[in-house]
Amino acid sequence: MKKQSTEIRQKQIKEAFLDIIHSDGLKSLSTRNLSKKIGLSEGSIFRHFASKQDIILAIFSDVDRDFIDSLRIIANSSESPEKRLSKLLCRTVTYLVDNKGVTMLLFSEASHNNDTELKTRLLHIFNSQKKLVSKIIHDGIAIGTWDESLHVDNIAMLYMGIPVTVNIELILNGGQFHSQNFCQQMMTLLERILNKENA
Amino acid sequence: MKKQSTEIRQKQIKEAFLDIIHSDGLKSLSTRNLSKKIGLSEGSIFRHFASKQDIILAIFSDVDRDFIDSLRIIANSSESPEKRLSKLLCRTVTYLVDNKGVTMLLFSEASHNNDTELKTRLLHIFNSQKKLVSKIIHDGIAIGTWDESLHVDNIAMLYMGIPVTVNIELILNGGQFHSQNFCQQMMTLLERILNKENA
DNA sequence: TACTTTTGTAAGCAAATACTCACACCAATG
DNA sequence: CATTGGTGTGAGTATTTGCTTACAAAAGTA
Repeated sequence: MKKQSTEIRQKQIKEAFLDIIHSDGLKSLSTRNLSKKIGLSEGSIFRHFASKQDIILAIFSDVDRDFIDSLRIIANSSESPEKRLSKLLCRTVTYLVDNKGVTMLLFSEASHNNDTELKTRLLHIFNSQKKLVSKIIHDGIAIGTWDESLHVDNIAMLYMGIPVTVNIELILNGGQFHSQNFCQQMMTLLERILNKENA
Repeated sequence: MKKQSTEIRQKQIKEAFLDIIHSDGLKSLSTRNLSKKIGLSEGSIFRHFASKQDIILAIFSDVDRDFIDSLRIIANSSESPEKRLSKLLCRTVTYLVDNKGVTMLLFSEASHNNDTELKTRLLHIFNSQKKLVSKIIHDGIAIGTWDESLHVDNIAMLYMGIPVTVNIELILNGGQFHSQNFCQQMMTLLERILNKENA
């Protein structure tokens, strides 16, 4: 096998890692299989990552950078709160479908190994989303479109159930998810909660 | 070790199984540890269960019988739809807290092993709940308390996010969940969606 | 009592796992 | 050119895993 820089190899390893999760499930996720998939020796993998857990942590960082950052941009844009919340939800659903259950499977890995570091990282990703939702709702209340008597935390919690449920459906239905207009429909329900006139 | 009937041993094994999940996490869930916990030899465990997976399946059956059946009784009672939906939700949250993340951890096990049988059983438990929720909502629409223009499936989906999110909080926060009035508060939000006057 | 059945055990198996190591190669640098 | 340092490899390690098996002993039954 031709030599490559650590940077390139790390990228390949992370990609193969997610590929295996998607196609064969977590149980096939051994360093043996990983090396086979890439066509690299097992020893080489440990040249570019100190441990298997390090690979997972690197993927978490990617999720943080790619996904959470894109949500942050939406949440902080100058559009109306309704628009922002809707976009946030749709972006989340799209991401989950495009990255077929990866977050949930990593979640599964985290609870399987009862790993504190992994759990902390997951909690961070989870809470980051919740905070962005809360922010948008607060904005909507501040400008008077949404009901000020609402408990924002509760709605954020209810909101978080949506992506999580999408994840579960994805896993249990083997990656299938029929989501035409799904996020719009959920948004309609959320607005029934948020809108002022609905006492 | 004194001899005991298979019935008693199976019960002990299932209990120890859940104990280990709760106290040490899934990674410690080996037949070796299981036998140590009970004080029985490892060979004995395989005398009472054909395989490790059989233990998990037996626990699923227990959940089905104890938990889902109790939900079914609530859903089919003669109380008002509001009351039934509220009780259903509260019962679910209570069960999840009392059985600290067990369903989710079994879920983790199912997706970890990519096991079709386990996934099917989980899907069944998941869908059973969804159906009961749908039934109650349909009843509420039929008697005129709730808005007939609602897409029942969507609300059932939104509802399912609540217990699932509770599970996640339980796992990520190490079994802590501050749920005073939690289910009532969620119920308040759901009613804002369901009630007729909220166009 | 004599038998059969059920339950218990210790030892051990084959397979898989994450990870290491001694060594080979290659490219860049002095 | 010689040196150095990063990259690749195959064989090997120790450990863990789910599960089996040969046999002992207790419990049930005649």
